[in-house]
Amino acid sequence: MATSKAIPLTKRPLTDSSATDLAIVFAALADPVRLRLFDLVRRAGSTGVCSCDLVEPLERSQPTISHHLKVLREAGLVESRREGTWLWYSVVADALTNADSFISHATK
Amino acid sequence: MATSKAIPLTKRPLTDSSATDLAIVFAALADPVRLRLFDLVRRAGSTGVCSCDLVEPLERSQPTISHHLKVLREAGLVESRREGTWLWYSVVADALTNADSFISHATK
DNA sequence: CGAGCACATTGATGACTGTCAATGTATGGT
DNA sequence: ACCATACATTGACAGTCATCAATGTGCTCG
Repeated sequence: MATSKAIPLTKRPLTDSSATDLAIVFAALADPVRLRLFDLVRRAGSTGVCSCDLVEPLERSQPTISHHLKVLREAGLVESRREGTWLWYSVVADALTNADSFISHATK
Repeated sequence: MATSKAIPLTKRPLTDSSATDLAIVFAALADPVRLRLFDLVRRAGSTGVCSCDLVEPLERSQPTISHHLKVLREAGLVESRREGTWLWYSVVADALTNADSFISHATK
């Protein structure tokens, strides 16, 4: 079980360290292709989606899609599971918890 | 009154155009300095905060802070109001609405 | 007008990013 | 063993970014 990285936004201003963690998540979402990628993966639910089915709808080369999936994976937003030759991607459950609390705090 | 740019996330996958709009907001949040900047401005409420008070706590030069505030402004996240020699920054009310609905959709 | 303060702009630099063609790796079927 | 398929990695290139020193602009008050 990983140590909690929950970011307390209530009392104190954002620390540099918390801001750096958050920025990694937002940076992962700061590209149109990755946003659509994440959206497609999310829509696939717990079953996930084969990455071979993500190349065509996004009109990018296979290495480019592979690169973006790696960024999303390293930001902790998606995870992959092997199924023979294929890789199935699905969203990580609590990936956006910190981002959500930061943003909804601003939305009130 | 500006045209609604609300992004429908319920039925269809993200369009390229919606994703591009969203990515601009997330890109503005994809830097630790800007996150802390936005956080400080948000904490100042409707009164806002003088940008002269944002340089020291973030330990960056004045041009750098000015640059980041410009990025936040152009992304529609904050706005500024003159008060003599000073500029007072405050958050734009519905700035994060689309980002919020995208993220909380993922968080469910 | 002239000095001083708040903030913006410019220019430069090193680092990072999105993209693809080419190539590499792993898995499965024949 | 061989080949085809799915995916990753490498290398290259053009573009963008964060940062600061130097300079410019606009405001206020004597």
